[in-house]
Amino acid sequence: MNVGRPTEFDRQEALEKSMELFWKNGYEATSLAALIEEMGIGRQSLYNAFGDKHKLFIEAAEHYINSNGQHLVDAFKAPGSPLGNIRKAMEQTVDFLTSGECSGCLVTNSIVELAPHDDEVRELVHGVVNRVEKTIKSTLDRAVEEGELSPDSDTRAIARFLNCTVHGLVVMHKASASRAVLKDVVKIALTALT
Amino acid sequence: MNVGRPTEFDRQEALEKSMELFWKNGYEATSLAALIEEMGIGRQSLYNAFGDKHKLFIEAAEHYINSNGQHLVDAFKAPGSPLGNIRKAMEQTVDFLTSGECSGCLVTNSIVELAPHDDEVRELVHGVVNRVEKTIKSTLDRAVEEGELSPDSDTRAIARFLNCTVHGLVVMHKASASRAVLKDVVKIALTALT
DNA sequence: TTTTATATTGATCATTCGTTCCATAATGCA
DNA sequence: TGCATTATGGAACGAATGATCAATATAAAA
Repeated sequence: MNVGRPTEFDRQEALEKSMELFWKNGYEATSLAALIEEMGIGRQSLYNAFGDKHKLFIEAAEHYINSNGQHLVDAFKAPGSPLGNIRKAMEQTVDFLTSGECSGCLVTNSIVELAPHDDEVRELVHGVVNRVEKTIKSTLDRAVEEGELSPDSDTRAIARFLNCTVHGLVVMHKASASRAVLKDVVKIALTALT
Repeated sequence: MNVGRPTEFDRQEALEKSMELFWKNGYEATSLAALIEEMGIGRQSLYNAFGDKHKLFIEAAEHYINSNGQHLVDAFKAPGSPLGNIRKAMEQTVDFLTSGECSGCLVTNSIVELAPHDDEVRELVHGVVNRVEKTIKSTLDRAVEEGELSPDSDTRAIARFLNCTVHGLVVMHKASASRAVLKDVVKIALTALT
């Protein structure tokens, strides 16, 4: 087995590059020419390794979810004060958005650009949204258990709310909102945790 | 004056149709062919009347802001209880999103798809975001004056927060969030008004 | 060494993109 | 009735799109 000419490029590295491109420019605005340029591989190699543009995008999005997206989940699930984790996670989101040349969130971008008319993407991002909601809810439930939150809190609703706030922050940032604006948003959002 | 062959189509009607198309599909995914089809005018007539695709989009976006966007502003500025207005405006947003075949919000969509690399669009939507923030803030300030809100409330921060929540709601809806989810979000968001 | 299988390279595909040219039609003005 | 001006409809533009073909190169297996 393992017969045939060996692949010359690093598949994971190429996937990463494509992810950055889709992240920055969106799906439609990212051309095949730009992809092979940035990924540093030949046209045919791209098709051999990833199928086609859409399949590559799905894989790039999944990679994004498993890397960048995981950081958010980890922040919520960290040991220590549940409410402290939530505060940190929200502040981390602001840092993530305002530091460096990040262009929002690939998931949020994909929701807006593709989800309404792309079944595969919709299913993918819907799953992410649900998983994040559950993650936040479990943290909130722990907060209730540990007495940081009132026992009659609607933790599911609060989880949905915080999830929504994160997406809102991404949009605000893309609309040229300053770091001060985003911090204001987080400050008020956290007052809902009572 | 008024010399030359008269225009055969209704300019405003055509603009409206283009707005719906951009609203539903986004800028890149809306082709000239689809536009002239939906607008019911000839190719050349489109260029005569609107310049080019990008100019048409800007005009369509401005029209959206002056029609659909105005409804939100009106809801905040209505007479009566300021806090009541805010609650109604948020609930109206949920209704707007979940009723009919609406595809989110053209402003939110444009922020995500175009604002990062389209100066003209960025300026346009940034202005909208700022205006909405000021509108909400003035309503909140009135709430403080009328004793509905604590005098030491950070009304600007709350305004930014509510603005952010609206955009978040749009994204959530596009990610197939149910009406129940959106209502949960609003319910919690309104608890920040204390 | 021959065979088989995979990767790379470059040319090329048909389609679609946004846009423009051109001939014609329809109006107001002189 | 010309004349100037604008609108319309159709053809066509070059460029870019995503995708594929065919030829060559490089490896393991027989």
